[in-house]
Amino acid sequence: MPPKKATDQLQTTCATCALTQFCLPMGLTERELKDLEALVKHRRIFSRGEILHQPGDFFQNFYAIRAGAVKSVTINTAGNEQVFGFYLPGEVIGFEAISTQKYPHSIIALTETSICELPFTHLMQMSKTHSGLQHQLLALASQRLTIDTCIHFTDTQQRVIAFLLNVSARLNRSAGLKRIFDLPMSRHDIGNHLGLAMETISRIIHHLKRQGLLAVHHRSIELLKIPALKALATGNK
Amino acid sequence: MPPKKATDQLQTTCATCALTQFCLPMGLTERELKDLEALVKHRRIFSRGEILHQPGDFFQNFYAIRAGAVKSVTINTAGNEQVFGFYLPGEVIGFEAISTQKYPHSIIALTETSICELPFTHLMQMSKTHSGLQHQLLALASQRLTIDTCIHFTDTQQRVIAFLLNVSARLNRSAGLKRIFDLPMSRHDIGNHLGLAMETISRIIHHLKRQGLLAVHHRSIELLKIPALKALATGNK
DNA sequence: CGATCATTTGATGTAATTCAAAACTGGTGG
DNA sequence: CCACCAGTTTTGAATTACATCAAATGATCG
Repeated sequence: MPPKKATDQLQTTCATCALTQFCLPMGLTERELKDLEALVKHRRIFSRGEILHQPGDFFQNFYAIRAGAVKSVTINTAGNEQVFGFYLPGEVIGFEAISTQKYPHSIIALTETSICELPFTHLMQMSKTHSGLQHQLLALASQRLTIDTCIHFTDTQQRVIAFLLNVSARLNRSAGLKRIFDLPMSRHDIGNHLGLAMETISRIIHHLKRQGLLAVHHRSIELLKIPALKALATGNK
Repeated sequence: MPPKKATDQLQTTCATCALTQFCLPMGLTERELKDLEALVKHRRIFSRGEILHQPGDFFQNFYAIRAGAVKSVTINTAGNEQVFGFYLPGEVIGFEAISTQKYPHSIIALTETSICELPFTHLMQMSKTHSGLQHQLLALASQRLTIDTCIHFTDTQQRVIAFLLNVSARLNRSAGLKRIFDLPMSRHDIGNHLGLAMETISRIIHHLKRQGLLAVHHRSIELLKIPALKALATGNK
């Protein structure tokens, strides 16, 4: 199967972008939704490895991911990369930058990625009159605060399983876990994000495969025994 | 020196609570600030070990920490505790709960802790007319998203140093690092939060002490060589 | 189709966990 | 006020699990 291009997947997402999609259930009127869509500045496509912005860049826009995936990273003075997190379709980049007015991380495309640019000041202006939008912005920031629970697990295997389940859930949003999916990031990125060596990720996934809990072929994952995986992730050995 | 009680420290904080304090620089008028102060529902004191709320409790209030400290935890089915984070004076609990309408974690007082309850619906209502408040709520959520960078370090020592510097900075807010301070949490909590064993925390801190980088007596810390500590935390060995 | 990058797999060393016990705290009541 | 007790922290020794190094295999892309 050839790799899907971002443009192929757009049909399955909303007409404009993730933000308007998520504003839909917030009870915006037709008119309000049209206002929001009119606010979208650019729709852009980034290729694998391209940089959306750098740390220190002045914060002007949210980036709503329509298709693809990016990683959020910093590079310290010793040249070591730090993977802070990932953004998947439907997720919005930029909340970390509000308090300082500057983006704190580099955002780098992991695959071909399609995004919408949403000017922050316009959104704030608009949310004065559209109270649903005001709540929605806080709700999206709120989601982001609880999205990354796998980090906090002490046990290594738990962390990896929780990460896989996390990505699976985020790729399916409303509808529970996605059983079959492709990991958009490398083992290296996963390891860096979870504080583990790339090889350890590889070995743990292999171990889960041998136990028959999941099928895996490089970056494609099929969750076979979801209840068992959930049990392991929550610490029931 | 006897341990300070929460009530002793209140004089050094704002007249009402952390939220109004942080709204001050946002350009609220006298009138707006009075409205905000009127909105504060309760001021309460919790003793060490008391629970502010449990996971699943219906989200109604933000809790602004005036003095003291709390930890944010969950307990999984196997009975293992997970420390997600800490809230120090000036920080506001509740943003994680906006999207689901329920608090995701237990909040437990680590020392005697004084808080303000701020009803969420009232804040939202008020921010319709006070745009500074609207921005301030997003800015506080934004801060929270970037507050916990120490988690992401791969190297163990880096994680511990970054944690200490993080707490030091948060205890001093605007004015850089606090050189002398007390850790409000146990070694056990630090270890759990950083994904390390309690003994490892103890040993690493001891090691830093022997190197003359800091002075430590149980929970009291004095940072002696801040530039060196910063360099170690950012990966320059 | 060959070059490059990503992943897997194996062998080895080391660093962190675990288990255990001692030292130190803070709090309580005699 | 001092002695005792529970909880916390420190320290030590042994084990285990993870990182590291290295090489081979497998994808991907020009």
